[in-house]
Amino acid sequence: MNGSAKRITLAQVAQRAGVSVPTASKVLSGRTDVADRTRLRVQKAVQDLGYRSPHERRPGGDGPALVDLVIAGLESEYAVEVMRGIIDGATAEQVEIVISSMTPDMSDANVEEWAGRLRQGGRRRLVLVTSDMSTEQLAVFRVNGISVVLVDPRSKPHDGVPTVCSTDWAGGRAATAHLLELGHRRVGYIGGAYEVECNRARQSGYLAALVELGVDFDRDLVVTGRFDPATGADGIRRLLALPDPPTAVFCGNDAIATGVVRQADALGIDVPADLSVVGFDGTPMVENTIPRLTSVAQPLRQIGRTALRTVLQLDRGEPIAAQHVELATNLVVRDSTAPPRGR
Amino acid sequence: MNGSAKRITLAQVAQRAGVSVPTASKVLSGRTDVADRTRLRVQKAVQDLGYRSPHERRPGGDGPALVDLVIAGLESEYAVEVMRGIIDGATAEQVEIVISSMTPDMSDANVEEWAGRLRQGGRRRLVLVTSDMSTEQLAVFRVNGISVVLVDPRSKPHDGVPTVCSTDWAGGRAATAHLLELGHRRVGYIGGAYEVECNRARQSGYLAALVELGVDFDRDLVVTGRFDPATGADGIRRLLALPDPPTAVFCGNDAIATGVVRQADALGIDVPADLSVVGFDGTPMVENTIPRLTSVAQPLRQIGRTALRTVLQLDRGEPIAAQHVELATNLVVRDSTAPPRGR
DNA sequence: CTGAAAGCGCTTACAG
DNA sequence: CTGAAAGCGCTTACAG
Repeated sequence: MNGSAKRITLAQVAQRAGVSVPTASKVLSGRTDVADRTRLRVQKAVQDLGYRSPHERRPGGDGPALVDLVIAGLESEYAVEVMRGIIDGATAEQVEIVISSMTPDMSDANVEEWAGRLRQGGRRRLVLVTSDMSTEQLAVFRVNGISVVLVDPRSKPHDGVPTVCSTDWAGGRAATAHLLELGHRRVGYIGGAYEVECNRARQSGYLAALVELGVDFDRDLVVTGRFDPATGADGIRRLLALPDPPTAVFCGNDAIATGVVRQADALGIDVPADLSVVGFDGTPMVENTIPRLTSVAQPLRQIGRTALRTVLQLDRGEPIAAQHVELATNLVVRDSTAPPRGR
Repeated sequence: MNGSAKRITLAQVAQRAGVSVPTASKVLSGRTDVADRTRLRVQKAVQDLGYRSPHERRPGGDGPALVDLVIAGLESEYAVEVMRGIIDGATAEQVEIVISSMTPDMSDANVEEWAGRLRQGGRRRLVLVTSDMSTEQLAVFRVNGISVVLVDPRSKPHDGVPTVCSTDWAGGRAATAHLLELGHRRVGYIGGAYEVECNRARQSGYLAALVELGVDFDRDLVVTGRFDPATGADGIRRLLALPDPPTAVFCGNDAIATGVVRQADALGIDVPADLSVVGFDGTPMVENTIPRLTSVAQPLRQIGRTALRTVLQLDRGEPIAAQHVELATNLVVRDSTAPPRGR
């Protein structure tokens, strides 16, 4: 922030873009009667020169900046933990957070209008949590000079948009290895939809651990559904009905694991004596189950803080460490895992 | 939002104050070469006409308004649920939420500076959740023309600042009456600090139910501490060590109740067969305990939505329904309550 | 779709 | 300390 660097005027932008001041003004105010080529030239000039409209210049020599945060599914503890990390980071970085719940109708037109509105309001920093945006939609923000960082464990990374997530594969492997090392040989997996990126990684980590420790993979021991307790309850019922049922299950998230624990209780099956259960996420609920749940903790707050720091770096034109950051997970052993009976 | 009400210009302010435009400009930009009498006249005209400088006006012909939200203790599920309600409301009302975590050092000087910053940024609507602000600090916002609504179950209402909360007394009475109607005669209360307003109300509801149903109050059956699981665990150990221990407890919140349930499990006491437990709040954790917790649900989301609506009404100068709104609680019976053994 | 011209709201520089 | 005059940065209305 070299505060007193001579203020850039619209006239300078117009000159650089090779257009008149009124035309530049039209682009800035988001009017539509401008040729696409012209609009792009002006937008580039705005970026190059770092122009900010009078409204974007905050009085009192730059007040606290705003960072927009859009969270889909603020219902989940996952999203709330990431949000807490972002808010912690905002306090540390002296910025403020504008939070919106994801509106369900994120059509291309809406995204376009929204991006325009953000730019108009001088809001050029955006963190999207589990947004399921298309690459085209993300490009709209770039065109509007808005820096975007994704926290989206559900989707593959997009080119040119930094993402922050956790080491899902390594976490899945660690969870499964823990069960195998306890002596389990029949270990099930109950997860979310296979197509969801983080589920795929966790499931692949499960497989890798089996292979590494020389345990045969049995496709019957894998159930996928959604990341909710019902999937856990249904899944464990199915697995326990097998001729050779598992003595342990690794669950794709904590919600599934709580469903498993509750269903086991209903069936009179003791956890961990008869069945070991490992969850994933390390959300606060793991402390509320009986027994408390062994789980792979994601560094959710750190993910939030990192996403915030990254979007600020992008916005200031600073180099960022990596396009795709994976923060380390951590297996926390609690009371829901034990050696199999008879060992 | 009578949005298009003609924008007030500095010329109008100058005219009303009986000075020239340049002089009015000087006052607004805080320059000192203006007579005190003149300055006061201009400031009065600014207030009377509701003038806002270009910086204070938000671009885009009033774009979505911002509402500031400050939450102390975003750790708690309580705060998160209220926040969800506020965000739902913001979506419905087409406003956006700027969220800050309560900084611990809310000294008078900081509040003063903060209020000034909000006004400068054109942010004139504030919802404070469990803020513990003093009446003097709240007055600072009023002086700065900022509308404030409190969601603060911990403190007594302040004069002239609308508050939204729930019917804590009625909820405490309903919880206790439920236990008495099941046939319990030794019913304990484990709560937070007595001085905390909502605890006081819940505890008073407990007492009222005992009196109404003709059950003697025994001061030994009441334990107060903090709203956390440790208080529940310690409390139930103390109560069960009494010569004539309770067969049921009403807990001041769900966190205390989970501590009770876990401690009972550790002591080999069956809930609900040996001990009935009722919580308060109805946060999602009540579904994760085994057994699931009977609890008095607070309408937390509705509290959030109502607080948001109220601050918008205040800001628009519309009449509000009541200074102090209490929204109804609702006893939800789950699996942690049953008639006492032997009935 | 573009830009010369007019205009708006505010600030600055300066004469009194 | 005040305000007429000049000026700045931007937007609006409109001719081409």
